[in-house]
Amino acid sequence: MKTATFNANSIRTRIQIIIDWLAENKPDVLCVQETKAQDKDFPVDTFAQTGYEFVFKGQKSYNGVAVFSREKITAVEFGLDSEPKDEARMIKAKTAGFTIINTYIPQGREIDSEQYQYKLDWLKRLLKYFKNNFKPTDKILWMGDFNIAPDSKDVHDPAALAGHVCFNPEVTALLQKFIDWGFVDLFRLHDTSGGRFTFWDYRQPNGFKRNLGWRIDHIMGTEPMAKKCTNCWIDIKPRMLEKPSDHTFLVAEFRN
DNA sequence: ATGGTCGGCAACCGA
Repeated sequence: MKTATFNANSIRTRIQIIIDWLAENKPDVLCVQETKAQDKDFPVDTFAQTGYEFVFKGQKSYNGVAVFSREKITAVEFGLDSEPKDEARMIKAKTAGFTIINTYIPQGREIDSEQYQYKLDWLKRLLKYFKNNFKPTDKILWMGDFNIAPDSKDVHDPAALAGHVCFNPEVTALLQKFIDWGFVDLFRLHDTSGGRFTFWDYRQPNGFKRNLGWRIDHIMGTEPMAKKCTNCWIDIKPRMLEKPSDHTFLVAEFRN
């Protein structure tokens, strides 16, 4: 069983990347964030040809999430179970024998902004959601764009980036609370070296070539999923140079 | 050097 996550930054612009990647890698489940398409504009017909089941929730211009699965997708809920729900930032569903939570966590803009406070609140509400609705012994995969680099190993210049909305003691401590509850960082489980990134800001000139990256996309599994996880890796290859997109695919594989 | 690049969507906002 193979799962993956990808921040598309417009699913309509990256549609060929996603179609090709599904065909080449045949994951059982793919979670996508930042689809940036209203539901009426989601490319339903094109994706129907892949044979995958899929569910999605978008809004105008920003955010938007989608889940693709080779198996039936059931028990679908959009957004948090508290207000504001933020439907276009989260999908909960059951498929392939486990619960999937796909999140696009708010980026936060600047430390002294309302948007950063919203990010912190959102994370606290999500933690409460897990505690209220699940047990650490449940089979859960929580994946997506977290907009949090967990450790100094996970940013290209920890000294310069310390205090960034995606890398500071406050957000990393919040992420740790999810780990304390029962989630395992499946990439870190299989690769303890640093300098492995999932995102390169394309506002930085030649950011990918200079490897000015961040590890902010994650696949978190509860213990039953972590035990079965045989590998977790970032799929970079030459794809990033041929078909630019600022995030790459993060993949995890599981024994049955 | 306070810019630089994308994407949505039609003037700027968000990353």
